[in-house]
Amino acid sequence: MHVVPDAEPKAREPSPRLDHETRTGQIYEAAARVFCEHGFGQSSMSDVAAAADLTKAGVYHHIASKDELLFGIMSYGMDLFEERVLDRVEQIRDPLERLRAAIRGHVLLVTRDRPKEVTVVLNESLSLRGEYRTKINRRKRRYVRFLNETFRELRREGLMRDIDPRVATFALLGMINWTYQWYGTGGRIRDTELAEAYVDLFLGGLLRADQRPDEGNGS
Amino acid sequence: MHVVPDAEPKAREPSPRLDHETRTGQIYEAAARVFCEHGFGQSSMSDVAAAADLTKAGVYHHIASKDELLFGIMSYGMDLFEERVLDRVEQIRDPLERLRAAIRGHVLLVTRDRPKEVTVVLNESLSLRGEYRTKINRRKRRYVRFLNETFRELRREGLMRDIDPRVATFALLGMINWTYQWYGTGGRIRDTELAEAYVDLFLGGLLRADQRPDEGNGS
DNA sequence: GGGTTAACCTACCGGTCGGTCGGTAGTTTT
DNA sequence: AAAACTACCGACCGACCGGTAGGTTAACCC
Repeated sequence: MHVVPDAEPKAREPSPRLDHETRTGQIYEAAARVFCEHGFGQSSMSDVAAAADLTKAGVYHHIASKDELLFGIMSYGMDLFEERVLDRVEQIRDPLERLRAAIRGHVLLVTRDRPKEVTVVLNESLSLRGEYRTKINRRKRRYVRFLNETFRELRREGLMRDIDPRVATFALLGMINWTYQWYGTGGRIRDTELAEAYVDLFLGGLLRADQRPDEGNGS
Repeated sequence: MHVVPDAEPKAREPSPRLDHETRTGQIYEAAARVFCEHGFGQSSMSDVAAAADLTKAGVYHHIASKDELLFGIMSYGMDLFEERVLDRVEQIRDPLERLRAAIRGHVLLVTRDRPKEVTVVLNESLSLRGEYRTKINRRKRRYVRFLNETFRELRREGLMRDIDPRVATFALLGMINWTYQWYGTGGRIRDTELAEAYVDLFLGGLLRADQRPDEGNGS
C-alpha cells in the first residue's frame, strides 16, 4: 500500500554513475542489449536475466522493476549524450561552429560508440509511462531547445536562409537519429566520413549561398 | 508442419484491399490505433478487441494471430505508401523532378493523411519476426533502391555534389520518417510548408551551387 | 566463532497473455 | 422449412508474465 508519490528522495536513484564493472551495471548493459534487439515489450525479465547470466530473482536483487530498469537505461543513454555531446558543444560561442560540433558529436556518438542505451532511448519512448516518460522527455527537450536557439542565432546573424528554426531542428534530428536504423549493417561507410557528409549536406541546405564555404565541387 | 515457403499462393493474403467499411477493416484500423499509441508489445489483444468494440473471440473470428494482424497493418501501410507515393513518382523521367515529387509526396503522406498504419511500419520493425519481417523489409528496400538510383542518376547528370548516394538516401529517409515523432503536437507548421521546406533544405544541401534554383534569400 | 550482510538461488504466486471451444442468433441458400 | 453459413460471445485453457518469499553460501566484522 501507499506508493509514496511525494518529494524527491535526495537524488535520482537509477543511473547513479552506471559502472559497467559492477553487477548492477552489467545487468543494465545486458538489458539494453536485449531491449535493443527485440524491443522492450517483446522482452521478458527472464530474457534479461539469461543475458546477464543470472536468474530472474537474481536480477531483482539489483533492480526494482522492469519499468525502472528501462528508465535507468534511458537515463544512462541521456547521460552519455549530454556529457559527451551536449554539455561540451553548448559552451562554444560561435553558433556556426557550435552547430558543426553538435552534428559531428551526435553522429559519432551513434555510429562509433553505438551505445545501446541511446538506441533504446530512440526506440522505446512509447514504452515509458507516467513520471518516467515526463522526465526523459524533459531532457530530450533540452536538446531541441539548444538546436532551436542555435538556429535562431544563426538567423539573427544573417548566416542562415529563411527556414523555420523548428523545421531545421527536426530535420537535423531526424537525419541523425535515423542512422541507428541502418548504419553498420554491412555497409562500409566510415563514421568520420558520415559525420562530415552530414555536416556538409545539412549546412549546404541551411546556410545562405554567400555564406557557404566552398563545397569542393569542381567545374 | 511444412510452412510452405514456395511460390506465391496467387496473391498476398493479408491486406486484400483493406476496406475500412468491412468489419475486418475496422479491426485493422482499431489495432493500428492501439499499436500506434502504446506499441505492439504493450498492447494486448483484449485492448484491440475493446478498441474495435468486440470481444477477443470476436476479433479472432476475423484474424489468425496477433503477429499476422501486425503484418497485415504494415502491409497496408506499405500499400498506402506505394500507391500514393512510390508508384506515381517512379514514372517521372527527370530525376530532379522525380526527387522533388518523392519528397513532397512522402512528407504529405505522413503529415496530412497521417495513416496510423505507416507509423506502425516505422515504429514496430523490431516486433515483426521471421518471414513477415523479411517481406516488409523487401518492400522497404524497394524505396531505398529507388532513392539510391535517383541520386546516382543526378550525379551522372552532374547536378549533384560529390555525396555518397547511400548517405543522401538515408539522410533523406531519416529527415522525413522522423516527422511522425513530433509533427502535429501543438505546433502549427502547415503540412505543405513543411514539404516545401524539406525540398528546399535537402536540395539546397544536395545540389551543386551552380544548379541550385534561387533560394529566395535577399541581399 | 558468532553475527551481519550482500549476492545470489529454488520454488512459487496471482494475474494476464494469446488463443480456442462450443454455442447461439440471424441471415442466406436450397 | 430445413440446412448451411456468418458473425459473434461467454467461458475457458495452458503458458508465461512480472515479481516475491525464504533459504543458502561466502565474505567480512568484531
